[in-house]
Amino acid sequence: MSRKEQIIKTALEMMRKLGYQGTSMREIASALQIEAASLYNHIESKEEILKETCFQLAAAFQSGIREVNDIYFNAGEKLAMAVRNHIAILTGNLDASFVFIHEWRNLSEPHLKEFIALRDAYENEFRLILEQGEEEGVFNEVNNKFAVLTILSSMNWVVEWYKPKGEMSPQEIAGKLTEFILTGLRKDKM
Amino acid sequence: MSRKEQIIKTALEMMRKLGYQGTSMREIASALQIEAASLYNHIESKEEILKETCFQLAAAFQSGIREVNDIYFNAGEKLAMAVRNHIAILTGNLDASFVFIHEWRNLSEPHLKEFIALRDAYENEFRLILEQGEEEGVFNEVNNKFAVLTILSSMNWVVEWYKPKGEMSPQEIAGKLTEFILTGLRKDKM
DNA sequence: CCTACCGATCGGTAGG
DNA sequence: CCTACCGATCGGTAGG
Repeated sequence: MSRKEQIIKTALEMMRKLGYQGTSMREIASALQIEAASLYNHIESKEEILKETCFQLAAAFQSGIREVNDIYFNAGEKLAMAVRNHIAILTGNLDASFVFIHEWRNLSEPHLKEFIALRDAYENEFRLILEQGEEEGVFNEVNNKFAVLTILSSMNWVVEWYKPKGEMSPQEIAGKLTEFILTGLRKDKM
Repeated sequence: MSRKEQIIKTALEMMRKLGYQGTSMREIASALQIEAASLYNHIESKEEILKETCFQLAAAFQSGIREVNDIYFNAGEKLAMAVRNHIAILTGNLDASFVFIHEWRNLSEPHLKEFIALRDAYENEFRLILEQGEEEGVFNEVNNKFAVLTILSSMNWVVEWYKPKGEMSPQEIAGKLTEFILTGLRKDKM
C-alpha cells in the first residue's frame, strides 16, 4: 500500500467516526505518527481525499450497473444482480462507502456538480431495469423515480448497521433486499 | 416566534445546507443581523440547537408511533398509519428533520447515548407492528430487524428529495411507500 | 445586544 | 518528512 493509500485509508476511518469536517489533517497525521505538513507530500489537500473516494466509488457503482444492463436478460435477474453488486461494493469498502454516502455534500464545485451527475446517471440505469420489468409484465407499474429512490435508500442504509463479522453475509443481505423489493411484506393469499 | 426560536430556525436552514460543523455561530448571527456574542443571550451553546432539534423530533416520532400502537387494530392499518405519521413529521419539519437525520452523530455524551436509546425504542415499536402482522397471518415471516431498518431508511430518504411544492403530497408519499412496503414490485400472477 | 477579547485550532506553505 | 510559521476562523466569555 502506497503512503498515499495509507493516508486515505486512515483518513476514511476517522471521517467515518467524526465526519469530514470533524476530522483534521493534524489528527490524520498523528494517527500515522507523522506531522500534518508531511501529509502534503502525498496528497494535494484534504478535499482530495473526499474527491478520490467519492469518484472512485461512483465509478465502481457505474461499472457494476453497466455490467448488469449489458449482460443479463430479464428484469428480475437484472434487479437481483444490481442489488448484489451494489451491496458488494458497499460492504467491501465500508469506510469509504460511509464517507461517500454521508459526506459528498462537502465537495466543492465543480466536483459537486459532476458527482451529482454521476449519481443521477446511476439512478437512471436502475430506472431502466424497472421499465424493462414493466414491459415484460413482471413488475407493477409504479412511479419509477420514487421506486428507484426507495430502493437505493434501502440499499445504502446497509452501511449503517453492516458488520463484517455479523450474522448476515453481503450475499444474504442482497438476497433479502431483493426479496423485500420484489414482494414486500404482504403474505400471498393462497 | 421567540428570539430563540428564530435563532434555531435560521440555524437549521443553514445546517441543512452546510452541515452542523460547517455552520458557524458567526454565520448564524450574521443571517439574523446581530453579533455572534448576542446569540448566547438566547441559547446556551451551538450544541443546544442540535440537541433540542434531535430530541424534539424524537419525541414527536415516539408519540406518533405510540398513538398508532394504542389505537389502531390490525397490523395493516397500523403500518399505514405509522408511515403516514412519520412522513407527516418529516415533511412538516423539513430542515429540522434533515439535521436530525444527518447530524445526530455530532451530539456529545451523554446526549448521544440517550438519543440512540430513543431511536432504538422507535425501531422497536415498529417491529411490534411487523410481529403483529405475522401473528395475524397477513405479513410474511421476515427478519424483522432487517425489515424495520429497510422501512425506516426508505421513509427517511424522503427528506432528500421532498419539495413542499412538488407533485406528491405527504399523504401521497406515505400511501405509495406503504404500498411499496406491503406489495413490492412484483406483479401478482392472475 | 454590543465591543473587545480569549485560547484553541484549522488547512496549508516555505524552505530545508 | 520536519520545523516553523501564516492568516483565518472557531465557540465562547467578560463586562457593560
